[in-house]
Amino acid sequence: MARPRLLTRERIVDAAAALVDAEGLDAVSIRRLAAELGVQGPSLYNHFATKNEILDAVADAVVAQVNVSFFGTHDWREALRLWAHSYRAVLSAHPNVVPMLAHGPGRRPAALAMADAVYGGLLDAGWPEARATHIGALLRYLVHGSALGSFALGFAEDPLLYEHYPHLQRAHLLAEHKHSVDEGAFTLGLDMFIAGLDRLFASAKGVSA
Amino acid sequence: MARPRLLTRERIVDAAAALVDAEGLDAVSIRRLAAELGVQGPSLYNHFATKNEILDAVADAVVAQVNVSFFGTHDWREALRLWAHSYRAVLSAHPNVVPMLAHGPGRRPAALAMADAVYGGLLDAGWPEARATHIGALLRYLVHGSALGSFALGFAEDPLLYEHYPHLQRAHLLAEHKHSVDEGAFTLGLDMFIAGLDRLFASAKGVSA
DNA sequence: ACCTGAACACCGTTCAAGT
DNA sequence: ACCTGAACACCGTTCAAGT
Repeated sequence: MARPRLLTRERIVDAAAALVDAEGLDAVSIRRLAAELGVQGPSLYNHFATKNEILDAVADAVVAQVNVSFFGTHDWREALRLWAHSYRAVLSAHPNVVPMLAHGPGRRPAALAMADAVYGGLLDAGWPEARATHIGALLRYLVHGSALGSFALGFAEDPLLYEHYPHLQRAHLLAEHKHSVDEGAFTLGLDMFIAGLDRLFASAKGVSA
Repeated sequence: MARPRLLTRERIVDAAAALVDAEGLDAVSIRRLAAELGVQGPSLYNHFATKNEILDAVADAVVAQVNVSFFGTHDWREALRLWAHSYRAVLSAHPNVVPMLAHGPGRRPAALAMADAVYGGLLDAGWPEARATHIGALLRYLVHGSALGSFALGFAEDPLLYEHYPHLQRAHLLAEHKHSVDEGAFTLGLDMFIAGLDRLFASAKGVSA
């Protein structure tokens, strides 16, 4: 008589994701996660080999939410812009997950599928392999950098902390403008980047024509 | 009769930095660090209140190596470029430290001094406050994003892993070109950003003149 | 003032035992 | 096949005790 199955990989990943979002990466311990699932710690090892595999699955579930469908249907400039905004929106909704993405796609399927779609879209648009690699890397830097830590929130609220820094007298006010600062910096960078690529693309075509 | 003083904050920070560089953040435990210093774990609490304070001091010692002297002596375009390259070079030499910088300068003096120098330099050059904030944030994204994880090393060496991704067939070769990929993407981005800022600056001057 | 040993409440992971 | 309890070798941190 088989007892009811208590755990699945999906239930574990969902609970871990909720814990990471709510309390951060450090809040995830095997025992804590197991308790959240109404189970004992070692039970999780029937479904994942290590704690790290669980966190990897959480990271991949987040990346799977990024929309990469723009490549193929849109001009490469517009596709890059829409993808970058989608990517950043997803990561900004789950900032605690970003540090886990830092070391690349590794073996995570959603991350590999995203890299494939972006790189393929750039090649199809006519970019050479080396440049397409640079563009993908650069946009990853921009998205990860901006999602990893809010620039605005990186300054403490205590004005006294800044009394010896002549130009930072108003830094403690940054937190109030968090959204416009972080969003503004990202959009400024993305716009300038795509404009720069557009010129690079045009000049390469011009030379080769 | 006072015994010889075994520990100083400096000795602790130096040993912690060496451990972070050699084996990563996870290798730093109080007991391990104490053993490296020939002392028992709890002794460290005579010099730092928490392990996190030790790691904060390590992070600030790294940031202190960044050269911010270009602002004031150079044109803002050149100062930004030289500073960004210095910043990236320092972080690339200590990649394991980068995740600790993600949440901003906080209360770390070297990080605050750097923010002050960059922001002040941009204001002196004539940039409005909001734009100067965006530029500082954007360059932090780029430097942190590129130093945080090598894009090239983010792909595994096993070609079999990529067999189902049509455009990633050669991804396993990326590691061989690590330096040129990561450096190339960073330089591409920095050049395009500064060119874009230059045009933005010129057009703002043109309108106001 | 600074270092130590013992102790607290935790970790990730293994494994024999149960069903 | 999957879950459990006990155990292993660790954690960060506290604190009374030593010098």
